[in-house]
Amino acid sequence: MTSAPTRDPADAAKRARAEHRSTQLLEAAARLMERDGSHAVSMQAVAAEAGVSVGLIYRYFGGKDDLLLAVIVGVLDSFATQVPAAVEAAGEDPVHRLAAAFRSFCEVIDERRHAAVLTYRETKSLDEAGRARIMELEVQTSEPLRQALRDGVDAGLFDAPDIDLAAYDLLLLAHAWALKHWYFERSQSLDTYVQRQLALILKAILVPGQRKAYAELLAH
Amino acid sequence: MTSAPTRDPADAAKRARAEHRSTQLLEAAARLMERDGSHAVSMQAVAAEAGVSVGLIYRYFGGKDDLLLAVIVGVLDSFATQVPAAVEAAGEDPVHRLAAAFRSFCEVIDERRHAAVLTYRETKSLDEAGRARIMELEVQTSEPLRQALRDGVDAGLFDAPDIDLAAYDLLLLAHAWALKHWYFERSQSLDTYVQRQLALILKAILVPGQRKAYAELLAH
Amino acid sequence: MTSAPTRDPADAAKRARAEHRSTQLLEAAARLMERDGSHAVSMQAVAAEAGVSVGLIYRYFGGKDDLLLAVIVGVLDSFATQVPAAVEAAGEDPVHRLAAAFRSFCEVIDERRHAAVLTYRETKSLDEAGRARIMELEVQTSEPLRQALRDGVDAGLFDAPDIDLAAYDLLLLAHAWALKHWYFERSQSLDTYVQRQLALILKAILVPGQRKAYAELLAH
Amino acid sequence: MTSAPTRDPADAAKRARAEHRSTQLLEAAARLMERDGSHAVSMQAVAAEAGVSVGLIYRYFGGKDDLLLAVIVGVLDSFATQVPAAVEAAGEDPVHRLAAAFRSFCEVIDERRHAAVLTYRETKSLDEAGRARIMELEVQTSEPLRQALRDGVDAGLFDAPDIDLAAYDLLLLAHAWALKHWYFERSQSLDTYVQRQLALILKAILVPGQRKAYAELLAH
DNA sequence: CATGAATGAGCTTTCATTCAT
DNA sequence: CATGAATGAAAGCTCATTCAT
Repeated sequence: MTSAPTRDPADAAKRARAEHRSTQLLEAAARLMERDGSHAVSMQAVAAEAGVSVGLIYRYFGGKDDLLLAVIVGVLDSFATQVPAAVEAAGEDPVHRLAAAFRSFCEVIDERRHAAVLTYRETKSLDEAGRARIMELEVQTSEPLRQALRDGVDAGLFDAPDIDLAAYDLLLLAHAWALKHWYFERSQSLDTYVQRQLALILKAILVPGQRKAYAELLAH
Repeated sequence: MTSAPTRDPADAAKRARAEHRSTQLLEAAARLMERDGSHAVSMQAVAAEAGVSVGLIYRYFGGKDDLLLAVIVGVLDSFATQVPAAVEAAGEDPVHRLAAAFRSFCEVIDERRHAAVLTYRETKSLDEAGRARIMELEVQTSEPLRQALRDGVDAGLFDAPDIDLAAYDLLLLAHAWALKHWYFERSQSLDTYVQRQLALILKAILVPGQRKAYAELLAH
Repeated sequence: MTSAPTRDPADAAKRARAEHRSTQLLEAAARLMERDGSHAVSMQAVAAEAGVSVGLIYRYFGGKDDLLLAVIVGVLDSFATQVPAAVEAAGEDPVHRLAAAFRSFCEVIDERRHAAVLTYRETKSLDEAGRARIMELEVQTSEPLRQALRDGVDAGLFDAPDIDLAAYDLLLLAHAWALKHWYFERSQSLDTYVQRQLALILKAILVPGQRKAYAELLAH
Repeated sequence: MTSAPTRDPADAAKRARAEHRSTQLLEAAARLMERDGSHAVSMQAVAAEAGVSVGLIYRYFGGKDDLLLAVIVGVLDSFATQVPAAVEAAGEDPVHRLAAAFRSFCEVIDERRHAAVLTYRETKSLDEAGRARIMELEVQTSEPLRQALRDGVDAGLFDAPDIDLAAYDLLLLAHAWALKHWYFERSQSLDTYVQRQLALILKAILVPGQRKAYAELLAH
């Protein structure tokens, strides 16, 4: 904003340091907020966790709200980055791509279960603009699922009258692994969870003639 | 201590007034907490909303935590009361009972959309005992769905390898109408939502031979 | 004040009941205040302890300050009543009367150790008038000691240049059994305490020629 | 963590400022608590008296209890520092050392009469650990008296069968100048008080053969 | 007489934010 | 850039006192 993005090496170094600081603060904040909830985390506590002074946080973030927003955005961003890669690795087949997307989603969420819950718990504390940002990001996040569904329908593999609904259902079921982990962990591992949810949804949307071809995904 | 509690009319009147006060406070608290989140609601604000003094709240509830727990329990209780009635009215057929249970769930949630979100947002603020209570209530809440699924499997109508999973999925999709209302309201009404989600799940669990018999539920 | 002290039996009964109530409240208050300190005791707690309603306390006492004053006065009164009786039973000899007075004081205090400490702890909470009342009562309380000392001096048994000082010292040493009980209880029983303190003071005030006559009181 | 704490001049300056703040707060709190009793003093009042904000008190003290404990400990510490110095200045003779110790005690107490009463009034408000700390300090405080008595006994000057008792009696009589000041101030100055109490106790414990040698201390 | 629901001022404590260094 | 001492508004909660019943 203030200076042109020059090739000044000092400038680059400065930016790198700033980036590093920002990450450091964000990680500290995320760690605490996931564990205790944003309201129970003080700026003093974030500073202590990050090993810096309180004042420094205000050089990088506008305030507590801003920090919370950045934490949530960071979480969603990391989700949005990891899933597409897994989809690409799954080949061309839409069914396998859908399966890969869902599995990847669940795995990413499993890795940061508390972070996933954070988005549900804390979004209310944001202002209207922040909430809008989060919603938009969430929709983006579900895009790989939606795309795979669209491809499957186009290829005559899926009979899904409402693609958006099905995509969001899958997103929700992935979130549910975090949201209702206390319930599901009683009876199943992540792997079983993914397999069974996939089987359920595929039975619902695979055109009958394709069931045999994807039998291994429908098995339970 | 002094007399049989059920016979003394003055005692009964007192209990009735206390009950009324309790409800009044609970409703005021629920109203504010649903709107702003429990952390953003002060006891002063609850008192003002209920038209009483702060001190009075502490005659009826142990403190803010206790009040929040009571609000959430109240919400879940009202869910647990309304759904079974709808199921009974749906007749004997497990498929129709399942459909009625899900529809009723969604309707109840639609009526108190913000209250439904409370569970997701605020449970973290409770102590361990409170959280356990909420979880137990939520599982109870899903019992009508689970029962209908069990009956359907026993009657040879459903092919659902994991009944608990399917029941919880339905519970989640009902909750989703509140959780993701900002998304779904773009494209559909409650009625369409219920119909489409039901169609999706039924396609997944109905044994192939029964599809024709329940065509109207699978239509979209 | 308002009605002449008639012989109306209904009036007498009323007074008796009032007296009883007052004692009941005072005892409840004393019990709690001695244990927890007057600031930590609420009127609600006193009411509960006495088994009556809060409102009733205000029929018998002007408020919390008044109640506290009454409690302390009650304690001092009970001290002031019990000691003189013990002195009378000790015969005519001033030395034995002094010994009896001190011993009695210590015994009375031992019975209500916490009550004795109360006067030191809580007098500050009283208003000026209350404090003056307490001080006056305390001086009255020490009168038996002072009188015995005077008699002893008149009889040529004591060489005590400042009778008031000696009397107050004895009073203080009796109080000390309560005030510093945590210290004295390590090394001695009440009986030893009384004996040793008496021996100490008597050695200080007995005229040398009388030492042999009271050897048993000076022994240790 | 970052550097040797004793070498960094900035660190030293910081510590000095912190020390100053701490003293400032302690003095303000002591002033108010001595006057009104700790319960009647609010943290707001302490802050106002010290000319700082409420929040700052909590940087230096854990809370109100901690502050009260610090105030009392401060008082006892100042007693424990001043008395031994006076004893040293009194020479080698145990009788004179005892007299100096008692006199010094009374003088120190006279200077901070209200502070001395604090221990009796407010110790109840402390937790178990705090009370234990105070008791230990009080016993330490009386050590100079006890030592002089021991020395006197060893030198054949005193006939004191229970040294601990005599030492604590002297401590109590010093405290009494504060506790019962309203009584003693009627008839005597601090100097007379000290002289008379000393004469009394010395008559009680000096072996008869030494009375002439210390006649000036026994005079009245 | 007796009750106890109701009040609300006032308490202790926390913490987002600022700013002199 | 970075610090952290200082602020003070606002929170949850208590309890002496009142008064309609």
